[in-house]
Amino acid sequence: MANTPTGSLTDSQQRIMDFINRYVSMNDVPPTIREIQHGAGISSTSMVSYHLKALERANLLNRRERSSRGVMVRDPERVNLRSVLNVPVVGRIVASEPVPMPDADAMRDSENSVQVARSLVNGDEDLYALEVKGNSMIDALISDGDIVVMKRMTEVQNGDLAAVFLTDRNEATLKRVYHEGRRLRLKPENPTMQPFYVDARHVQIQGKVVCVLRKV
Amino acid sequence: MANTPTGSLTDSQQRIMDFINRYVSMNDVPPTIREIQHGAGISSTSMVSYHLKALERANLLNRRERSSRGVMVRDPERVNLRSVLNVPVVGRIVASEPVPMPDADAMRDSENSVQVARSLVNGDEDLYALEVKGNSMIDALISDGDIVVMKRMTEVQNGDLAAVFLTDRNEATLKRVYHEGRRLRLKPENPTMQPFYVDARHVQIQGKVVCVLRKV
DNA sequence: CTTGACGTAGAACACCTGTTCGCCTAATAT
DNA sequence: ATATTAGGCGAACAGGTGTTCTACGTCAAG
Repeated sequence: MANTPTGSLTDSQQRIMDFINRYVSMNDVPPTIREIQHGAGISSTSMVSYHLKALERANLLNRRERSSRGVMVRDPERVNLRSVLNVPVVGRIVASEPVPMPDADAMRDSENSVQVARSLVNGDEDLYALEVKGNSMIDALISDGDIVVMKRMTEVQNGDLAAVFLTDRNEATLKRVYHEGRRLRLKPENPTMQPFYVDARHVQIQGKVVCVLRKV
Repeated sequence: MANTPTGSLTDSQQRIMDFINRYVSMNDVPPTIREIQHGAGISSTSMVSYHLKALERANLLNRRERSSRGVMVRDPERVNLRSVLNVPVVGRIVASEPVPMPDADAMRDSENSVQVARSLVNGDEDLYALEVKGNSMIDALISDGDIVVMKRMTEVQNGDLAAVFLTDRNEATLKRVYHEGRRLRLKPENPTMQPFYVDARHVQIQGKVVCVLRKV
């Protein structure tokens, strides 16, 4: 066998990884299959494809299928360095409807997204955004056109500002949530308004508000 | 002519640049010609090629000829830096005081600044930010702790949301401003509240609100 | 009007590119 | 000994991809 395992990588796989890293650092774009073939000294494109699949299984690479230059080294540090997050706007908040949740399609849609400075959303990753329509969120100090950046979660801690859907009223709102036994206290952001109480069974937590953006 | 020059870029060229930047920030690789075509709403690949040549001449792009995904924004570092603006937080809004204006010292101070995605503040450059203390801005739908990003200016257009200082009351607030003869109509952002009128001589416009950020 | 520079549009071309298929070799397991 | 698995190879295919060519339209200057 011609393999010299490094970790669990064969010799060819190691050469491919090295070449991709070298290529990316020189060219800022990933190489094509045939560039890998020649650069890493692989005999055929099918062999490159073969090794790439193995490296993908080993979680060392990400690939965009059927896309040129679709191989990317998995480099979480680099992603972390990125200063701007693209947050998909997956829908709208309307008081009489549940808050939309992100799905795969919406995530892929590059048209509707807001860019948020990473420093605004400390480390949170899986975010989505909602556009507020109308003035039904006025007691959350949120007006028509505002963008609410949310983190998907079904449970929140005391004092979190969350999107809650009140099943008995068929209404979604943004409130600060406090657990009080079997009830929840929902407190409007507007301090001039009074909190009210609901049975925990009639409430669905749909996400936590991470930040609010208002373009003027 | 369908062009609306922005700087020295035509409308199409601007859309292409925006799309490429968006695409790169989301996908880590540059788009193909046809992805640009559809993403930027260009009618044909030849048109994309045509515009790309122009953008290359304008030194905004680098291209690898005859190579897939061979278009790269010039000086990625700079573009990367520019995707986030550092806006200095120069002070606080307190209803009983004039809104602070940025000075050289404050601008140098890198400690107190917020990062704002450039796409949030379309092109504006000389911005400063204020932190809202207390709930005096409740009628502007702004609560304690919010960050208001401002653009310094002394005159605003009808409907702009501006920081105004009422000299006769010795009070600063954020209101939408409408010129009505010698008076100004000041309209709270909260639609449930009534506008009121002041003599233009008793008002100092201190800046225009560009966006509002609320970390939760 | 003519001309020339610019912008637009569609199609075609030639090459690039990821993928797959069939066949091979060698080592290991049954 | 046979089957199985992993690694390897070349060729071909289908669609992606950058490029170029032709034709058309607009507008301002000569």
